[in-house]
Amino acid sequence: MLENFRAYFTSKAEITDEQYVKITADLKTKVYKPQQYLLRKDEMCNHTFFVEKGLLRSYSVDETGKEHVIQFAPENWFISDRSSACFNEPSEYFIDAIEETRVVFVDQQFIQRLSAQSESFRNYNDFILHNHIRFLYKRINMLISHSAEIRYLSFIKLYPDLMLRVPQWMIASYLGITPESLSRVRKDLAKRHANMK
Amino acid sequence: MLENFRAYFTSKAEITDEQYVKITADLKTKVYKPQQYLLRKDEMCNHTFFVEKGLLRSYSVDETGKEHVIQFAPENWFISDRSSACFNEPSEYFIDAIEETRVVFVDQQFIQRLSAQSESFRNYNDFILHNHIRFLYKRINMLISHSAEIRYLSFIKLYPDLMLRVPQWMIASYLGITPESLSRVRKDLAKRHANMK
DNA sequence: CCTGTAAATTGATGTATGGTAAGAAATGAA
DNA sequence: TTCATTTCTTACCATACATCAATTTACAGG
Repeated sequence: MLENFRAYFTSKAEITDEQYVKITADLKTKVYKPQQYLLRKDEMCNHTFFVEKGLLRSYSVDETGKEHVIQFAPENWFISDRSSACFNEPSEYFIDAIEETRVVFVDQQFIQRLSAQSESFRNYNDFILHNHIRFLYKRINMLISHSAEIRYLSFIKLYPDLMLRVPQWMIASYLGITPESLSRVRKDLAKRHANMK
Repeated sequence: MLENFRAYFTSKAEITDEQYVKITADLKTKVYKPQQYLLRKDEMCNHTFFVEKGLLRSYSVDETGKEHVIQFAPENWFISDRSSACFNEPSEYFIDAIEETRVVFVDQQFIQRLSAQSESFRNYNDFILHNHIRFLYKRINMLISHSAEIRYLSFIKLYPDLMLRVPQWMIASYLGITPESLSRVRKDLAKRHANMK
């Protein structure tokens, strides 16, 4: 149980087994069914969710009621609304489960305690955050620089497994286009690919 | 000299003056003229730039040679290509000065040393990174959810001062549209505003 | 198996934004 | 000042993507 989580936090943290048990003693875990909410807009939330197994998403809803997928979180990812978790503001986003998902609730205290104990964990945690930031800039670059088709191709390349686990309309939403447009992009690609032969 | 930097790192870090002097002894500083490069694509870079005074930008260049502004960095902001600085990959972006800018070179070692010395700095640093991530998700949400006009309005609201310091075509680029489109958006807004009276 | 519902596709049409080109306005150097 | 260069604007047309509506396909529950 919680193998991913344990590996995640101990592989780089030089934490002994006893320390691990002690530190994680009061961590909460929960399993969510598909479609079940972890967080809704305007709710408060004071932790980050670590996905031990399964798949979550966060999304916003605009004035016209349309959903926009902000993030997917498969195994070993963190997902959270930082406006709420770090800044005590009511959440701007929804988070729900796409698949049945086992989640670990991680709060900032937990990170701080581990950081105090282990220099290598500190550095690892820093590394993770910088990596996250880097990743987000790449996505922003895609959104401001490239067409729907290129964004789609880059998505497949980066997340081949998500293609199989996520309905197409959610991927469209993540890419910032409508499901109809994604369907047409795929049709065009298929046609061109066929002509290649 | 370096007032912003000092305030930034000591206000929340409970660092004494002696400690500050010691820790920052080997930090490098440099002043860049407008249009001068701090980093070019494919170069390596092993630090983050802290803007003490002035204004920087990072941008990518696509296959057709068009620039896309990834980030603006006015006073008290960090700017970097993390792919290069944290992951030893050649840079994907360019960074240059918009105004004459005084920069402090901060490397990961510096952060690690301060983190080791001060718990409150650790937490502050963490806070900064989470805030950065939160900010990037907001921008992504804007890009996938809202029209050019709404993105522009939200930009003015968030960065009223940048409006005055940055040429319009760079703002267009940051918003993911062409300068011509931004010009039209502004015209429409002005016309509608006039009709209101 | 049938049946109802959500997802995906497709076509017709609309709209926002892009591209090009020209001129006006601003900026900067001589 | 004048000239040169960049930025901004405007007009006209092109295109990518959105919207709406109608099927088709996939799929879960009885």
